[in-house]
Amino acid sequence: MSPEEQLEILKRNAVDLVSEEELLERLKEGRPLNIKLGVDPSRPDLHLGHAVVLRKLREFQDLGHHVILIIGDFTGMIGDPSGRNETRPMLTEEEVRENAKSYAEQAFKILDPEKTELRYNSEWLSPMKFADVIRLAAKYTVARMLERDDFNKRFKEGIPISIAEFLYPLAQAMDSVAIKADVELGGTDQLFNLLVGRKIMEEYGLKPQIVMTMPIIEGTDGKMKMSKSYGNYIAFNDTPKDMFGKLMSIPDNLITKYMRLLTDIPLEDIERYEQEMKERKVNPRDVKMLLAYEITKHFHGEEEAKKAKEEFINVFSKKELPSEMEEVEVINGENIVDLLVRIKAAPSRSEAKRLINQGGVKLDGEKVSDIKYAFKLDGEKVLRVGRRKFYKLIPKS
RNA sequence: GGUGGGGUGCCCGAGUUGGCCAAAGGGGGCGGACUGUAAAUCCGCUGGCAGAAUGCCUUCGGAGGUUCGAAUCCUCCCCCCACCA
Repeated sequence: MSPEEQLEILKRNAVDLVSEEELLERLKEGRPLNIKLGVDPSRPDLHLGHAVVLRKLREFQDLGHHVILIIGDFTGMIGDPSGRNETRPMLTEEEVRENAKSYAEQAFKILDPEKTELRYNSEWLSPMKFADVIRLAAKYTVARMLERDDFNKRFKEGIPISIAEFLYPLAQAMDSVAIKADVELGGTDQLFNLLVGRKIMEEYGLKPQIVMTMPIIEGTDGKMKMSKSYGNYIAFNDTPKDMFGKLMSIPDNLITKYMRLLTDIPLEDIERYEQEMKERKVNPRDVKMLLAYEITKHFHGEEEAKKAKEEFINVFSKKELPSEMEEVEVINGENIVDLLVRIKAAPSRSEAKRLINQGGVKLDGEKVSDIKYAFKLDGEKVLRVGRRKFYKLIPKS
């Protein structure tokens, strides 16, 4: 494929590309380029937010390029004071290896293992002496650091920023130096860090890497970016049922964005759906079903995706019971509140009572409205708690 | 090093003439109604325990103290921020 054609494919969906000319030039060299992605080993649960970037990497691979995943074990083992509230836990070497392995396993659901290399950044960061660090730090200024949006904001608002945090972008830049990255990818929130890499590479006499950022996708709540800490994520490892269900719970206005960034559905089709939804020719629910199906299929295969879809339609559209329910043994005479807490359908007795009072607890379709209700089962019954939790109750003799 | 301002429930954020504060408001979460779905919208709930009426227990950075009674006052300690040096 010609460099120009490659560029066309690669720049699709990208938000920033610094710079297009440089990328084209590099593609013209005709060699496999080193494509870098930094990986945080403290969060080995991959979710659809990661998938956006990984899919772009896959495109590079399919065009013959070489992907290098940098496991940030060095920074991980020190503990990352960055971000906001929670300090990330310090990891042992063992944990890091394990997490990295788990990360790779998940990432290979998208990436081609043959064209992927794993590197640990402790390899080059550990041997650095304090003097080396100071020399590195001398190459960047505080003013430039404060250009980073979140630093700037925190500085203005009086939220603490530790010196260590200034060092992290520099450490990340050293990764680029070490592997002589041609291109580094990241989410748009990484733009600043990636650009630091360019500058530092130049300082070390290398050609600056090309920087490409991908959109950040919103999580299932439709507001905040998808992230484990917001609890609005859809994980690679979610069960097909969960994955499908969570995808169905995204707000309608996110449907086509997800399609563009997370599926191979042709662009023309996506645009057509967009149009049809706008003209109300088609029910957004059905388009969303297609989306949920496509993504679930990618991660779990056709078979499972079909099952998940049927299950969803049964339970939520037809209001039937799910095919699989947790089974719970009940002794006759057990109080409903006790049971809810015992099976962890409610975190506390107060919460259980609240659920009952609000009409959220049903036994074989009948609302249970009495807190003092005691079971007297003569056979299996289905207990529904809220909208999503189902239990099969089995009388215990 | 000096001066001043802060640390509140899952998060943000009111509240400091001591009681009416389990603590306003928003977000999130949960439940209900409705629906085209676990979308949107509307209503309600949201520390724990106990319960049909406002009872008890544990919460407002930490440890003590004053008081019939403290998120609110005092002492010491920890942490953050700003300005000056």
